[in-house]
Amino acid sequence: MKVLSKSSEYGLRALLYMVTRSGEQEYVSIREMSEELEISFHFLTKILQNLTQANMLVSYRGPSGGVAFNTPPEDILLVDVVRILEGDDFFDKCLLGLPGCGERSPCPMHEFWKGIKAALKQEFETTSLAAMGKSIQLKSLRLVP
Amino acid sequence: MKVLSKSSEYGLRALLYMVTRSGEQEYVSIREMSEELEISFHFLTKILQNLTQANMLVSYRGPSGGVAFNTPPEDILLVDVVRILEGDDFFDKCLLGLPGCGERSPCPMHEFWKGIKAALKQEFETTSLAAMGKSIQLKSLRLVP
DNA sequence: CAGTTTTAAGAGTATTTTGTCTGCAAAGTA
DNA sequence: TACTTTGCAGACAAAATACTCTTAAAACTG
Ligand code: SF4
Ligand code: SF4
Repeated sequence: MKVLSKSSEYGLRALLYMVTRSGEQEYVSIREMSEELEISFHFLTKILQNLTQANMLVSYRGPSGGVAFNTPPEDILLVDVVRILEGDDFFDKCLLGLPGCGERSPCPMHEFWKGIKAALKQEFETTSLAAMGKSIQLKSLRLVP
Repeated sequence: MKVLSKSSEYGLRALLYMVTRSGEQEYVSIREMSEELEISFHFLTKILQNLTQANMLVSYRGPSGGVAFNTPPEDILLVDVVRILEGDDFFDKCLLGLPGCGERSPCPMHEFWKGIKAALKQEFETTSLAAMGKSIQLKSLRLVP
């Protein structure tokens, strides 16, 4: 049951890492994140480049460079992240993989699957990175293997 | 958001097809299914072989051969199918892909994700192939693109 | 300016998933 | 028995995903 691609998993973990350490609004080094989170540096770089090109992050080169949030993490919802990294149709997928699905001639799973998708979407649309970051700090939840 | 692999999608569609046409307990030809459901014949063959080796189906060769249910579809739950085709740890996967997850040191998503997983598991554990097949016949739901 | 640090960009590789092909074995038909 | 129909098995190939490497460009340091 793979819901998120590795890109999304890594991207989310990196963003949450940024939230927890952004007392200052400094740029966070990609190298540092890749080491702390045990993610391949080059792969993480590419993922964060996607987020930068989508204007979720801004980047800065040279010593003490890195990436930073373009908008405050209070305003970034999980759905925004997965929409960028997984595509706009992330929540439109079907359990049985039938194309052109819909209410008119739904497959047997439809009623149940609709509910699950709605719950997932609802959660992603109402949870901000900042809220998750706060949860991390409060309960000392983990982000690293 | 890919929950099921193609193998599971195809396997489930084939099994549901078998349910809907098993007024008689005849063997259903794999070739026929692959054509009706528009699934690659060889690929579907391999998937059904997995189900046969797991004793969910029995097969018979030669003219008018094919596959049939080993136990009545009333007794086959969706969870049985995905456990065979996706592995036993299907419902143990984690949203952020962190290994060794658990209640003791959960990641930020844990509380929410636990609920979604439970709902999905619950549904898969209580829905039989026969029940879904009945739903297909009653509401003339579709199984084919 | 020369040299270092860091992200950007894109080509290249590895692994997994998905799908194809070929030959064989079992069962039926004549 | 010879021949056809079907599933079985495993090698093979294509596509998608995941990851790596190299070169460049921007920013800083002295
Ligand atoms: S009817 Fe529902 S479950 Fe079936 S393919 Fe469409 S969206 Fe998916
Ligand atoms: S704590 Fe929960 S969400 Fe996090 S890795 Fe473990 S099971 Fe997954």
